[in-house]
Amino acid sequence: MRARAFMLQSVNSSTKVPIPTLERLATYLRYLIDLEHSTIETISSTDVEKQTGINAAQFRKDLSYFGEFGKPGVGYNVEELQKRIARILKIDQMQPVIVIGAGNLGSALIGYPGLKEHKYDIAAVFDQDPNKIGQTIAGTVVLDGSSIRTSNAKLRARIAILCVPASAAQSVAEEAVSAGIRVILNFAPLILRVPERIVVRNVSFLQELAVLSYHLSNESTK
Amino acid sequence: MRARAFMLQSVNSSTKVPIPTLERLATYLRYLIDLEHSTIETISSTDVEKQTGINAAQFRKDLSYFGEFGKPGVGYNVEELQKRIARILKIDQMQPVIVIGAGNLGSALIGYPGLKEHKYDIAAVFDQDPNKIGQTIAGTVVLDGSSIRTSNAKLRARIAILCVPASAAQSVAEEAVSAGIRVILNFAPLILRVPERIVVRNVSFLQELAVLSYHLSNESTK
DNA sequence: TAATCTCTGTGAGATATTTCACAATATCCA
DNA sequence: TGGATATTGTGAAATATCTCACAGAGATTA
Repeated sequence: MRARAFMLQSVNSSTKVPIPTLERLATYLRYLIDLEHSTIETISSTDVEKQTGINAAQFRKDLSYFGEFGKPGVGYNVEELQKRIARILKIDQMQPVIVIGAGNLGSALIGYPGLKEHKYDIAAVFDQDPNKIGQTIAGTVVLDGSSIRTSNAKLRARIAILCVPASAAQSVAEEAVSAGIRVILNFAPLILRVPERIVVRNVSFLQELAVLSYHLSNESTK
Repeated sequence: MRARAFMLQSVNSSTKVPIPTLERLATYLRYLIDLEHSTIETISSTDVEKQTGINAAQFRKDLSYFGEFGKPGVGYNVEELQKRIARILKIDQMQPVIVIGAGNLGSALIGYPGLKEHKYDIAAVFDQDPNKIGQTIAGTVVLDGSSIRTSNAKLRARIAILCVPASAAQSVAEEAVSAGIRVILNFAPLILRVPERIVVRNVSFLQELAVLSYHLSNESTK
């Protein structure tokens, strides 16, 4: 083990971090946030495994992409670990996020308390529907969808959550990009065409259901 | 290429199908369903790549786990391919699904039209809240959460979508399992402890946001 | 101090997944 | 018919990810 050295937050970017590692980082963070309400100050990688189901070696390996976090023979300090993971994920301070589309899904997301716990701040919600504009959803006023650019000039959000129908998604995404959005969480079931520098992640319940549904087939003749 | 042989729907289960393959199957299926509204009868793996962003060889390999689907030099028949993928995913006929938790998220899912298009039928919605029980959400009446077992004796759903808060999720999951549920789509941010035969998939927006948020960090000092 | 125990960080090996590249098959057209 | 073109299905190579297993660091006890 290398001697603890003065180390910058993010490791040299030549070491590529696997996406699954980033996903698990969010899981660890959530676990650590839940732990804040307890008196536990130190945890081991085995504790993490017990609570999250993620292999202890995997946990240690995941952290190793970003430096050294624990003390051999002791474990990890809950508070420090939480802070450092939050910093890696850029959510050590409130991060503004805009939600586009105030339908069922958009509204559900806005009301999800986990977002605030993970320091994502719903800075604005946009919709085209004149009936929705001006209404308040979970404490956030719905703004005119055509004002994304002007609104975000002030808000400076770099993350957008796209909850519009597939038919509208592409043009809305372009609008968002021109408004300074850098990364998009897309719930619409289509591939967004965006400039290369923009990062998109797609969420699809249907994919998840398909995997489950497939597993049923193996036992359906029981 | 092997001679086209008489082949059963599902390949010998010793050949393990990768999870990512199953996820992509859902993507292909959605694309094919969208294509139904067009006059296109035949597609090639390159067409699929253009529309879904998934590598053509990947598409062919994915299908190869389940037999042979196309004609060399020609491509794939849209209708046939759609039917066969649907059969693989066990959604060639309406599949009953129960939703547990009629909060924002549960309601949003119930109203999502993609579910019906993929032949998932919301057979029932359950909630504990007396104010919600008896109400109708997107055409489905909310039933008493304590009646899952008796209700599902008739409905015979094997898929459950869990949209309850983390604190309630474990006990609700157990109830669902005892009601005959075999696979669970879990939106609560915790690891469900269920019998080994039960398949669970977790959906986490926070994980997705974390990945995006991380990518921001690399350009934040711009 | 020394022996024992716990637990980290990580190289190396094991698995899993993706991509390549090409033989084989089908169609078209001269 | 035969040559040109399109496109599949799939071993094999290339990547990516996960897990093992162990040296070494820190704590504890005598």
